[in-house]
Amino acid sequence: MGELRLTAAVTVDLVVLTVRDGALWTLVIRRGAPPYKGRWALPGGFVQDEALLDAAERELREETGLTSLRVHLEQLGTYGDPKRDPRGRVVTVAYLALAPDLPTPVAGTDAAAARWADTAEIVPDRRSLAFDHHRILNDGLERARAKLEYTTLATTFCAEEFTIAELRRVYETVWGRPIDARNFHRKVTTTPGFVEETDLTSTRDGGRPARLYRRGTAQSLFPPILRERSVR
Amino acid sequence: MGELRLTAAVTVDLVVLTVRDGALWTLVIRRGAPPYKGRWALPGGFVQDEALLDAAERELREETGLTSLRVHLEQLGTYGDPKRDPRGRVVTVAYLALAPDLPTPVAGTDAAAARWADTAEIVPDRRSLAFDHHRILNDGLERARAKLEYTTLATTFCAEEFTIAELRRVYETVWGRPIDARNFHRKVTTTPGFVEETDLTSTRDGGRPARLYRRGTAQSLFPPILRERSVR
DNA sequence: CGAATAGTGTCTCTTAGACACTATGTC
DNA sequence: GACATAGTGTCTAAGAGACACTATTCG
Repeated sequence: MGELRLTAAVTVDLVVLTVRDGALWTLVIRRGAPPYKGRWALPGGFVQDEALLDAAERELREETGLTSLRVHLEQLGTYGDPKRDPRGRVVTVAYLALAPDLPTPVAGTDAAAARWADTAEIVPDRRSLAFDHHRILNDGLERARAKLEYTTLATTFCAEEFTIAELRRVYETVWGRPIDARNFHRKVTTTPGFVEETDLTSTRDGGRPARLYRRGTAQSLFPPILRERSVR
Repeated sequence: MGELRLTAAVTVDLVVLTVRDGALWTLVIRRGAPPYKGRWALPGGFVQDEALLDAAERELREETGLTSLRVHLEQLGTYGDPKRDPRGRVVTVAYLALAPDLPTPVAGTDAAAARWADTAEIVPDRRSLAFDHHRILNDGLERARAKLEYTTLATTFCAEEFTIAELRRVYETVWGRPIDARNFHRKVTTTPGFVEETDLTSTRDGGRPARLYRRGTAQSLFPPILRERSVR
């Protein structure tokens, strides 16, 4: 059996998104060591003797205290330009996490500070994040926007029980455009398995109390909810 | 600047698909060295001091002689289970390549033999390929099937000039189900930028000569062409 | 009562799917 | 002529988008 030359370090990086107060937030940590010391970066770390997804879950837990139960976690892509890390060959496997509004915003376990950054504020500046994390973040955002179209993942941004208006605000926040409340209501409630009516519960958002729903069992959405009527 | 511990080897593996004679073919090579010596595997190799996509293009060129001009190449996913390679920690970045019917089926440069395998034959047997390549192949197939729905990538499987019927056969082969020729013709020709009418050319497939088309400039397809009317 | 949000009903337009029919080549 | 494949036209039903209207709470 041939010799195996270990030529790279492998990390996982996380794009953790949440929706709160009509804004889309990204989890970032302040780097406590070089390179890019003092700069904000996506949370992540070196992969140990474990599967890649396990490494991502471990980092997520360490960084946010989140169990993977209420969070969606999927592989986003792998970034391995030879010069992306000045220390040497570091290949990073990026994961996308969609999380509900968190009770504890962030539980920083490392010495490094962690915070939720308003995504709309850090995206315009390409230098806002260390390494190639700005590119990873953009890919994660595009993935998240696309996934809302044809999956039921928007519900992962919501609390256990939510109103249709809250779910609509998730779409409006991630896509950055208003959605007709009436058509959205019809679409969501008539798509089998998207949401499940909760027994006679309701809350207030100002006017007439809204019925509360839970996420349904459906995974994919057909026909999809489209961001825009596409070029024609 | 901290020490960097290199703990893994990084490879690229390729799922190279082509359509010919109403079948979907996958490029496989016979392994000439352990582990899995003598078994068929996806083409691939170790990443050198280069970008991941460059490594994939290099392997594709070495294995098929294909320049990337007529081939679609995209990252598929990364596989890094600690036990996926008995030699040690090998993380592989898989790429999906869609190629037109090739003049030279395969130009094996390594000592190892290479061939096109009928995908329908190797998929049922989980042991047909080395390592976790069966899983990678399945993920590649699912990606390819999905991409035909909402992109114009089907044209990558065709020659420079093709008839609408040839394009339709690509869909039928990849999806494994018949498509109404009339509706397909209307859909393809009325979607702006999908195909471009070639000046007065035609060929024979038996009956009335068909107009030849070239691929258009559109990348995405809206509304999509759906595999099935989905559960409802 | 008015203000505010929740939820329903209706109309139109696009488009997929089904399928009859016409067009143009070969043998 | 028969036969085969290319390409067009027509009908129907599903569903998105636009938006008027009704329902239910609070102050």
